[in-house]
Parts: sequence; structure tokens; C-alpha cells
Amino acid sequence: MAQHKKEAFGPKEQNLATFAKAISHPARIAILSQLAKRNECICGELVDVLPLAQSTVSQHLKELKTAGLIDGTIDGPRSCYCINWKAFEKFYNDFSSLFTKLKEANAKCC
Amino acid sequence: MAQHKKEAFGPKEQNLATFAKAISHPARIAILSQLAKRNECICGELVDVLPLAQSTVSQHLKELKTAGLIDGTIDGPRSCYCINWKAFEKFYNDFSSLFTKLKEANAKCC
DNA sequence: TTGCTTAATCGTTTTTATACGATGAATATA
DNA sequence: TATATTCATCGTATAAAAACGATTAAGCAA
Repeated sequence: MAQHKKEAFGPKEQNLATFAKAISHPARIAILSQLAKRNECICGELVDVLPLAQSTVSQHLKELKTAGLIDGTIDGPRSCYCINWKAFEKFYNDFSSLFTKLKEANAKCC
Repeated sequence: MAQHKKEAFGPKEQNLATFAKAISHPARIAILSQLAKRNECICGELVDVLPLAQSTVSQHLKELKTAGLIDGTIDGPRSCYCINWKAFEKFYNDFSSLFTKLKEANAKCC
């Protein structure tokens, strides 16, 4: 009895939740920060910076890519990643509207 | 070999990740939306609205409360919840700065 | 071709999350 | 007092996440 019921919710909530999950691990936030800091495509330098094994970093990169937050291209034997800004902006806007909506509920209760 | 290494990252990344995880499930986003919509404290009406069992809803509420996003008070045999706007604003600001930082990395690569 | 580098994937283990029914504690109400 | 209501907690089961070593595949260099 643990089949997930995420499909039982609306697409808006599902999308936001999926995005939130993508950035719900410090390693993935660190990856995004690195990609932003270097302002360029990065491949395995992330492994040197992060306190994680190569396979684990690759796994996190895959999740970010699946979520659409980063793009990856093959550059010879390496992989080059960068932020997918378009997707990011979409999610940021969705988040902003959620927060705005919640802000309107700033009532005195409890 | 699966001990989590979240402590190996900075507090900023950890905080953001914790918040993101709190809203990484559609049920919890739905709960927050309901709390916002009703603009008042809500107890078990959530169970009627959500496609989940009572114990499951209670569990999600607990997680939101642990993350500090909602407050709960006991009202007789019921429990009354509302959004903790202060905590929410803090996290929203943290998120905004992350997004702003990433936006500056909007370079042409890949 | 052979060997090296790079990174994705596989297989496995441990931990955490999700979900539910059942139980229990507390407050109302009859 | 007895009973019903409300909700948190417990116990449990299953699924997913997190992490690593080992292997594999692909490109490059000698």
C-alpha cells in the first residue's frame, strides 16, 4: 500500500512538485550554482568540486536533465552541461504566482 | 553505502533544499493552496478535498509544520492550520536570489 | 591497434518517502 | 458516564532516493 497518488492532483501542482523535487537536494543546487558561476558548459569538473563520487554526480545530472533544468551535449569524450534558462524561467514564474497567491492569504489566524 | 552527505554542503544550499523538499509533493502544494484559498485556519476539511486517507494528510501536515511553512494550533478536538507567512517569505527571497544568480549566467553555451 | 580518459550505466545497499489501516488520546455531546 | 468526533501516532508495506564501486562505451592519443 504505497502506490503513489501524484496523478490524482492537478497538472499545475504536479509540475511544481516535480520542479521542487529536482532542486530538493543540496548537491543539485550546488551543481546549478557551479554552472551559473562558470557561465559556461561544464563537464566533469563538478566531480572535483562536489563531495560525491563520479557516478553519483552523473546521477544528479541526469535528474536535472530529466526535469529539463539543464541541457547536455557530448563534446568528444566529455559531456558539457549548461542551464536551460527557458525552462527555469517558466518554473520561476509558476513559483512566483504560487507565492503571490499565498501572500494574499496573509490573514491573522491561529 | 547510502549514508546521506547533505551535511557536506553549505547551509544555504541545505536550507533551500529542505524547503524545496517540503513542497516537492503535489499533496503539500494542494494543502498550501487550500490554506490560502480559505484565508483561514483549516483542520480536517483537507481530508475531504484531498484524495488521500486521513493519516496520510496528517503526515503531510506534519512535514509542512516541521519545515516551518505552516502553524498549527489545537482547537478543541480539532487542529487548525495556517500558513506561516514569515517563513515563507524568507524562503521565497532565498529562492529569488538563487534564480537571479542563475539568470546572470544566461550565456550562450551548448 | 592499443591504451588512456571521460562519463554514463548497472547492480547493489541503505535510507527516506508515501500510503494506509488500526489504535489511542483528547474534547465534545447525549 | 457513556459515546461520538477529530486528529495524531504507531506499525507496516512498498516504492523511490541516494550513494558507491564496477563495468561499459565512446572518443582521443600514442
